[in-house]
Amino acid sequence: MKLATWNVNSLTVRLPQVLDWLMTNQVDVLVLQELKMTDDKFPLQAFQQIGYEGHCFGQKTYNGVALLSRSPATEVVRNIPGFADDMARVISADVNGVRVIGGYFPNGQEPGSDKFEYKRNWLKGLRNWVREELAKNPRLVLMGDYNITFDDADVWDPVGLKDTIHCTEEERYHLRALIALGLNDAYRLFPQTPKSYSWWDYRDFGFRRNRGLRIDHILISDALKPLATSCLIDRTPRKNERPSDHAPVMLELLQP
DNA sequence: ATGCCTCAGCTCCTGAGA
Repeated sequence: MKLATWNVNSLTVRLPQVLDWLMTNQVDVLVLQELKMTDDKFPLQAFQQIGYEGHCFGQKTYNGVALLSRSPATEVVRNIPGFADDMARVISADVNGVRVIGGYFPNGQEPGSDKFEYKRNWLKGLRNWVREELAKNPRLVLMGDYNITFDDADVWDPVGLKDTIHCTEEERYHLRALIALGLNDAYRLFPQTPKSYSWWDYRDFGFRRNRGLRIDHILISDALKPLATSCLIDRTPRKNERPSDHAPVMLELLQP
């Protein structure tokens, strides 16, 4: 079973690349972030034509998430139950006996800002809900654009970016608190090339210079950990002519 | 401190992203 996450930065612009990537990689589940479109614009038919069903939780201009799968997705839930949120950031479903949660975590803009306060509250709300979900569904995957680095290994310039957004101790605390619920950073379960990132700034040739951050993550529950066989970041789509600033992250699991 | 780049939209500038 292959699962993946990708922040596409506008599904309108990136649809041809997403279809191409799905046909090449044949993943069973793909969660998307930053659709930047309302539900009525979601290109469901295009996904159906290549063998996927899709569930969308969209919003005008900003945010927006979706879950695509080859097998039926059931028990589809939008947003975080118990956490009131105006923004479309989370979609979850059961697929092949796995509870899959796709999330677009708040950016936070800058420590001390209103948006950082929102990020803090959102992370707490997410954690409280994921704790309950894990109790009900031991086989759980939480993946998406976390907008948080785990540590310096996830940052191209840890000195220059110390304590800046995505790299603050407080954000990293929230990430570790998710791990403490019984989740594992799938990427680090396997040997990886040093300086591997999932996002590169569009500006200043960020990708060409490999000036990036690893902020897109796949967390898997303790029950799934022994079933994981690989986890990788696919940089190929970042080389496209009009790429998203994020690359997809992919996990392979033995079918539970 | 800002621009650098990209995208959406009440579009020829602005806000937001990260």
